[in-house]
Amino acid sequence: MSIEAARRMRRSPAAARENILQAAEQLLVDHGPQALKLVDVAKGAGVSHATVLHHFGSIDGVQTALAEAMIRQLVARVLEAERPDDPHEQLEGVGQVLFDAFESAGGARLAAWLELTGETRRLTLVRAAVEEVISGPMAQKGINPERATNLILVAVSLAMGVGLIGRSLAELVGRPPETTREAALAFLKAGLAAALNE
Amino acid sequence: MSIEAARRMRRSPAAARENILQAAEQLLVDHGPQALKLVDVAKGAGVSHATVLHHFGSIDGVQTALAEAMIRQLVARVLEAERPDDPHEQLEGVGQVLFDAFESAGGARLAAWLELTGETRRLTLVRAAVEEVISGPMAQKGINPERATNLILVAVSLAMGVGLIGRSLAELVGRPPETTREAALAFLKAGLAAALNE
DNA sequence: GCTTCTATTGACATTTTTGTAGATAACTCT
DNA sequence: AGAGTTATCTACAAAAATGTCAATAGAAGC
Repeated sequence: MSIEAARRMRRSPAAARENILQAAEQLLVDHGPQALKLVDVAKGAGVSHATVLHHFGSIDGVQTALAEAMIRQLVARVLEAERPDDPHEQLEGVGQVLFDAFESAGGARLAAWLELTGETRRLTLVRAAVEEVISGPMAQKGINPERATNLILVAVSLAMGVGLIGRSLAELVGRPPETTREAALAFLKAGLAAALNE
Repeated sequence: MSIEAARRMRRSPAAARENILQAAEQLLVDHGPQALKLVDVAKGAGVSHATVLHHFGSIDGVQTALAEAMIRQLVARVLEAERPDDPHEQLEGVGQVLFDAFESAGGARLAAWLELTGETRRLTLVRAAVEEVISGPMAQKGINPERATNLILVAVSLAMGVGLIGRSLAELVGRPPETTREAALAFLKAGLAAALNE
């Protein structure tokens, strides 16, 4: 019998955690928070569930770490893309970036999960990001902080909603899934332009 | 010892189901889908968990019934309020109603839950509602179906986002919780007006 | 009052999920 | 090569969650 037991792999602690978190994220995005079971995460990561516990202590530890990692990703993705200086391009860009962030990689699902679980405390990262945008790009254009904040609140909420239910909503009414996103993007762009030209 | 065992209460099947579903909804709204445990639902309803099973067959049965009931509520609430004939009032109203529906009674949480669980199939009710609005109030104002659909998609998505994370988002950046809702309402109103006057 | 029906329950049984412990093996350093 | 460190595993144990069943007790009809 040449059934050769796959040689056991030993990763660095960081790599092991990373691998496990990726599996967990996959599960969260694909099947929702309910699917975040110890054994399933382990199976997805290709390790035993004891290994998961070794690295995260408990299933809660996994969830906490996952939330933190995803938030970090999300914020980083948004901030990174806050580059262009041409106002028009930027206007276009801010929507794109926001929508991308919340749609791809399950950003909206992350947020929904956090909200549903009531774990909205450790979002200091998000707060910092918002303040960075307000005092950075938007201040440059002479928008007062209050109005800037409002615009951001609306834009983020919209991105959230679109990212979470946009696709299925469109399909529900018999349109291609990207319809919502495109419509929202146009709507947001128009609204922002109007608000800025006042 | 005058500890008198509380007299066992016997409800009609309908009342019993209703009572249990209310407890379940409370749990869902307060602590998220993860908290929808058989025993907790039973405790909230003041009955034994065997009773819950008797009425719903399984925990899945509870979840399914709850989802259906909440969707029914949500759709009814939105459609009911689609009354006023004055365009302006209606414009104001559609936003109000939508936002209310998604914010109060955990409408947004319901939607998020459904989406996260991938149970977006049994939303035929929603589809019907959308079509009713498109062919009713919006057609009266001479908006073509395609554009009407787009507007609805955006409005619903926004309401969803605001209902789900609006409050905590505002608090996160140090504003009163209603800030997001108000800003979004204004934004939506302006956007709709612009779209209609084109 | 008596019977019938069934909502309700406590006690038990099963399955699922999480956590523990000791042994093993992969990698690093000397 | 040899030793030490620890990531990983298997096997077991505990806890949590779901589900079953037979007995009880409200309510309605006779």
